[in-house]
Amino acid sequence: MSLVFPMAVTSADKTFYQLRQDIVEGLIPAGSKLSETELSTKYAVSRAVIREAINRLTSCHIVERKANIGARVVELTPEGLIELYQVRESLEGMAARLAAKNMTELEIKDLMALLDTHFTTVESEKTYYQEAGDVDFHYRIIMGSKNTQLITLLTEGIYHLVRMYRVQLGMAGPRVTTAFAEHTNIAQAIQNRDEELAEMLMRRHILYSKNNIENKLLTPTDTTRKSL
Amino acid sequence: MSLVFPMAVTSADKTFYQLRQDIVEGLIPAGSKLSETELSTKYAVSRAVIREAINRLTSCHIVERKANIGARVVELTPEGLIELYQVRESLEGMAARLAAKNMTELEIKDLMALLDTHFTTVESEKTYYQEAGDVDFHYRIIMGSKNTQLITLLTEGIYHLVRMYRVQLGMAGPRVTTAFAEHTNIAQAIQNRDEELAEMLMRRHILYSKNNIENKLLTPTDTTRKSL
DNA sequence: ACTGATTACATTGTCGACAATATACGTCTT
DNA sequence: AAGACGTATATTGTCGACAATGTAATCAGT
Repeated sequence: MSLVFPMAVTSADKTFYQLRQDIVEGLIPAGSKLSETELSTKYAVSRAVIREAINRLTSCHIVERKANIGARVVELTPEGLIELYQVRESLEGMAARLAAKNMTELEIKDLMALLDTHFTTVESEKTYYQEAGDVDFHYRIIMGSKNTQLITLLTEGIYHLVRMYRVQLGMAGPRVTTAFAEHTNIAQAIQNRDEELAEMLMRRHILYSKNNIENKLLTPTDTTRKSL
Repeated sequence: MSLVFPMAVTSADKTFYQLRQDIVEGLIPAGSKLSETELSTKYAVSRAVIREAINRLTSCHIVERKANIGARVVELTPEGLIELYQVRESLEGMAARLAAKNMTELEIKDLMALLDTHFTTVESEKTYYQEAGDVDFHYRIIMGSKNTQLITLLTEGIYHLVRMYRVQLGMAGPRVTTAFAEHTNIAQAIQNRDEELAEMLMRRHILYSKNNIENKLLTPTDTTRKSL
């Protein structure tokens, strides 16, 4: 297990990561109740460990806990996803602004290199980019902001929720090529140290992405999509 | 104790609120170690309760915990405060934008009424406004956004940290009257449902506030200020 | 006297048991 | 038969004890 989650030192850590993964991947369905005793037998740890893991998931907004009643996995609603994207828009917009100011030349160079590999990947297999590449790009800019508050809020909080939506609603859309162009423009603005433009482009990028997802949620023609 | 924290039902709740207050108010100094056994005797609860409280404080970024070593209250640094204000700028900017869209007419009316009382208060005793009034104003706009993610991030996370800085660095500045004017303009923009302007004014308002605080931190002429 | 290892201590992590609370069921009353 | 009350059960909250880890002191060797 320590091979799977190298950063996890304590048992509660591992359980937290495992539980989060199982919820995000949909193995534990959205809205379902999290019984402490049940989970403690399932993951072969004490209830105290499970409780700590659940508490940490609560502060990520992945589960909701009520005193003396119990914890449930959050329900996935269109409104919830929109709220998430509004927060993303503001935070990642600021991240792009700060990245334009604080990223080192080397980091920017690496970012450009990443876009190059994406360019070739997009041409061959179109699915890859959406999955990992997009996350990679955003991740680097977030880290480039050098703002620890911003970084933890996004990477340890919001992103897992976003991924939960993505996975469970089966988002793998046709926005691949256009998103690539947007990424390129954002990277350019950062390279030019144009904070204002970097923020604006990032906000628009996320806004477009939100609109794209909203359309998909409201026009359920794809039968392969998992149900809400 | 339940009279002090009415929202706290469980013992861990009360301990969490009490501990947070004691840290924010500076009773437990910044950077100090949080011994579980020590705190459990001090607050007359079991170590499990203390652990849960500490974990919750960790996710608020008020304390930092290292596995097998322990938890410490965060250190207050100028850089940390700046990071906080950058996050505030982006999140509260978005909150103002959403408030301009989503606040009810009644809520806006109440907001205006609040500003009226502030106006009279500012003329008489100049200290009050900074303390509670400013928080009140921002709080209403945050709630007015109707975005639960945004609301919890700000009111349960960032705001307590900001207050910790404010209290412990003794911020009670001469920005009272100018801040009042800014508040008025923001409220006006919200009343006019001008999302763009509301966001912009809010961002500037927080930016000014940040600059004001930076100046104070870098020009330590006031001897009454508590030391870092 | 200084460095290294070893041992003793203190602190955190984990566990099973007990207490308190909420839910579900059955009974009694109208 | 429907509703209210009380009990029974299951689940969460809390606790003290034990295990594992980190830290500091002690001692040996050079």
